[in-house]
Amino acid sequence: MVDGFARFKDRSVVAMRVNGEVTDLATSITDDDVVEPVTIESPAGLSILRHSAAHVIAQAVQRVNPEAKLGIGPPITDGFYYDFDVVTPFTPEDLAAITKEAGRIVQAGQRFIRRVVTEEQARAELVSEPYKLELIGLKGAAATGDDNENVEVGGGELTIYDNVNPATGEVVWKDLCRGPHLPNTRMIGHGWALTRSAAAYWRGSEKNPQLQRIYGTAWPSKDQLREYQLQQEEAAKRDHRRLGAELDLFSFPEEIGSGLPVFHPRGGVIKREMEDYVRRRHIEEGFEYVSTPHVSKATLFETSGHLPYYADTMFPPMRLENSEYYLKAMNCPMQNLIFSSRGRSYRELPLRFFEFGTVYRYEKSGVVQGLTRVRGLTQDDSHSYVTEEQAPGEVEHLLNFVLSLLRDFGLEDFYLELSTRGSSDKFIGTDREWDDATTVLRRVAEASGLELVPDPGGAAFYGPKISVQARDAIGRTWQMSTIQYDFNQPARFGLEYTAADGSRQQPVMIHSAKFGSLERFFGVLIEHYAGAFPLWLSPVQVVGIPVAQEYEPYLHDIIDRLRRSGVRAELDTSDDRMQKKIRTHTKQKVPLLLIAGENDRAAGTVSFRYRDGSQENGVALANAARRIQAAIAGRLQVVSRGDLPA
RNA sequence: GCCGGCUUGGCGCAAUUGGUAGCGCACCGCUCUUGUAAAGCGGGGGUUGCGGGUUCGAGUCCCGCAGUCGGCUCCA
Repeated sequence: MVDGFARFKDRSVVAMRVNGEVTDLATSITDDDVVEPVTIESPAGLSILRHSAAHVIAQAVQRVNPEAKLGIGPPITDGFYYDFDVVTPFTPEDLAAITKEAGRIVQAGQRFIRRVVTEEQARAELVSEPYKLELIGLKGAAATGDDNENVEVGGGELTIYDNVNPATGEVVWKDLCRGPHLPNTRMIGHGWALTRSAAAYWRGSEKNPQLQRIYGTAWPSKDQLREYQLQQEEAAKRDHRRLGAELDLFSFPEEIGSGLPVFHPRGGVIKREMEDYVRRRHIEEGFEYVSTPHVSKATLFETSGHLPYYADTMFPPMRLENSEYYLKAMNCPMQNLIFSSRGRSYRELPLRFFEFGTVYRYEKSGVVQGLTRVRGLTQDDSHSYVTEEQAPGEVEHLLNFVLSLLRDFGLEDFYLELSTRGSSDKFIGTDREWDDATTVLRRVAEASGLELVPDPGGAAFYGPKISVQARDAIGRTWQMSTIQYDFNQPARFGLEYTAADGSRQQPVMIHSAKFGSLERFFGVLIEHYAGAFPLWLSPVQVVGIPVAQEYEPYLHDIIDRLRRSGVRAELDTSDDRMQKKIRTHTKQKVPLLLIAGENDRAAGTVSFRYRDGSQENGVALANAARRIQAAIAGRLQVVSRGDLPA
């Protein structure tokens, strides 16, 4: 009998897979076992590292505050957390003290020792840990806990991990835990840090008490930690809320209300370019542009079925003239009324309506965030009315359209999510309808060749959906477009068309939002481009900078010519010096600076300065204008010399 | 909605144990300004988010509200 320490001499091996199961290196193995190493750099190894770091933090917390009761402490993406029941929430000073204490524990090189216990033993040892006792109780009951809880009590048996002082053999701390763990705490090294603290509901339910959660990050090396921290800083620099203020794009006036943005002229330019382009593409794809009001009588949303489910996320109703009116939280009921405004023939199908519909949703005060979670938003919302036979083709058409549109805005990397019916009773319709609709969506999603992630229970109440998730320039994913298959609303609204045989048939309705919300997509684009938009979206595309005042008239001519051809071009006639003007407009991320002095005037040329500081001197005027216009029309990103085709 | 942090001129920040608000950028004015990221001088601008309280005295302490940030819950 040997163990993993004997089998693997490589110190980057922190655990092993025995017959497929990840275990501690201390586990005994036989020649019959299939044993593979788990290195600290592997996904499983990183999880073990992070989970072990969580244990160290918990131990440190209880050293600093022996009254703290333990919740759970699982690994998460890039790090870990641990929940504690403490009388007063953690302060920054507390976190500093905990960090210091945890550093000592890491340095001490405590060993993690696994020990199988009976339920009685576990209850006796953890008598002062009420949350752990609750988890032990749950283990007896049906396994309903989520994955994070399984970190504590998953698997076939109850185990406790002892942290042992390697010098004395004394058990200094212990925790109910499934494991596995690093061989010792020293392997956590210098690649960890606490990142923040926040409250979290016990077992994720707002009916339960709130615990105080400490988040941390942990990496195999100090360099990887630093790299992670730099990446976080980069993300912070791209934050659309910050860039929105710096670039004068939008604001959230307190006087209007939380989550209700106003777009300034520069943000307005971008929003209008987005809308114009998206409207044009929809029309090219066979959609008809429609428009619907912002409020309606309550009965409309009773008909659609929304009200019973979503009344608490709609703004409260206004009562007037014996009717209740709601601000709309969705557009589909109104578009249905356009469909049913007259008799429809099968010859008209697929019938596709599209609008920029502004909807209002009463998001809870704690969730409103920048442009990504607002209370008033504009959906690029479309509804296709089709026969059942046409539905697969229409879904495919919509998916291809959505993807091509996102690509036009510079997003290239996608995966799909298929949200299906869950077990709750909020989902209306028969099993067969759900199965049929889900099958249609799944087939199209699979045929796309994109990665497909299941999302059980994530569907809207009226039908399943495909959502498109896009990765941005720094690898974060955002939910963008949705395509929803709806067999319920056509029935509720009594929609029908006359078929070829003269019979009345019910159409299938397919909801689709390409950007989800224009506001959110705007926010995503800001972060994706870090505020340096492609030429066609840039609020100011060209700024003319004279080397000295004398050259203003010369530059004015070309700027004026560009302007007349539709280019957003300005001439900087302020009394700043040239260098200052370059700085000002570079910080505003203007893609093209046109500079001219005596040399250029004498030669009838201008000089380009690009966003990255590179230059291109002596460009003939006619050439400059032609190239700029072509780059705008081609929706090119222009950052450096060479990005603007000759 | 819940927990915690934060809120000082347009923006970013400062103000010793509570002693009566400053700085940089931006803005305005004047002078200057010929080649690729900040010319010089001067000026205006804040009842310190709002309401209440403690105090001789509150930007600093207490309470409530709003906004915002980080999470949790939620997200048609």
